[in-house]
Amino acid sequence: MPKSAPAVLPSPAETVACCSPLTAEPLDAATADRIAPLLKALADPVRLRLVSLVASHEDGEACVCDLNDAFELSQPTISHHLKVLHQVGLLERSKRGVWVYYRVSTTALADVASLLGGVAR
Amino acid sequence: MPKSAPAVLPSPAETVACCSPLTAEPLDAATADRIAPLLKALADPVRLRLVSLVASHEDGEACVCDLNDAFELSQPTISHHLKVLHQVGLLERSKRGVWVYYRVSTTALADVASLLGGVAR
DNA sequence: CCGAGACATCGACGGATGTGAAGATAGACG
DNA sequence: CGTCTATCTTCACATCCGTCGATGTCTCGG
Repeated sequence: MPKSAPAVLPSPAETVACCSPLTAEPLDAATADRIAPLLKALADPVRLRLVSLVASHEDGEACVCDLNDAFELSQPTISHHLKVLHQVGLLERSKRGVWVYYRVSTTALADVASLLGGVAR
Repeated sequence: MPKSAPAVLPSPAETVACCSPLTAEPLDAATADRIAPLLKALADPVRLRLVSLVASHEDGEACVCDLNDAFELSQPTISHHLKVLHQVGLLERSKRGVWVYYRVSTTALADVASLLGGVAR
C-alpha cells in the first residue's frame, strides 16, 4: 500500500512546539512524557556531534558515509544514532541514489531551545 | 578532612556557556562529552517537571516537601532526581532550618537553550 | 543476472539508570 | 537527652541503552 496517507502520528518534535517555556508554568506529566524523548535523543555525545556535523556541513546536509568517517564507531552504531534522531524529528532523511542524506530540522531544534530558554517563537 | 577547599571542578553547566551553537561548527568529542550530561539530566520526565515546578513556583524556589507531594514517587527517588539536577548545575540548593530549597539556575538553562537555538548570549 | 557498495535491521552483551526499602544524619522541640 | 520530622545515602533490582558482529535490502555497473 502506498505511503500517501502517512497516518499522522505526531513526532516529539511536533509536541514540543506547542508548549510554553518550562519556567512559565508547571509541566503536566503527559506533556513531560512526550518531550523527554526529544531531549533524550540529544543527550548523547555521539548524537550531539552528529547533529552538529550535519548542521554545519556544506549545504546543511551530510550523507551517512561522511558521518561514519567522523567517528571511530561501527557503521551500525552510527546508523542507530541517526535513526534515533530521525524518529524524534530532529533529522530529516532523503535518499538519492545509493546515498542517504540527513539534514537538521531547524524548527525542531529551535522549538526545544525556546522550551528551555523561554525566548523567541 | 575539612571540605574547605572544594577543588573547583567545573560543572557541566559552566562548560556549556563557553560554546558556540550546535549549528555553527562541528562539536569536538571532548566538548560533546561534557555537554551531554547536562542534557541527560533534563531528558527525564520527572526531572523536566521538577525543573518546571521549581521555576514556576512562588519566589522561584521550592522546598523538597512541596515537590514530593507533586509526584507519586518515593521521597528518595525525588531526592535522587534533585541531586542529579543539582550536580550538573541546573538547580541550586539552599538549606534553611530543616528545609531544603531548590531554585533553577536560569543562566544554565539559558545557556543550554542558546547552544541548541543559536540565538541570544 | 550478478557482484559490489551503501545503509538498515537483528540479536546479544555489558554498563548505565530509575526506582524503592531500609537506614543514616541533622536540626527542632520538649 | 530523647523524639519527631525533613532530607539524604546506601543497597539491591529491573529495565533501558550504547555498542558491535552478522545479516538483510536496495541500487548501480558490468
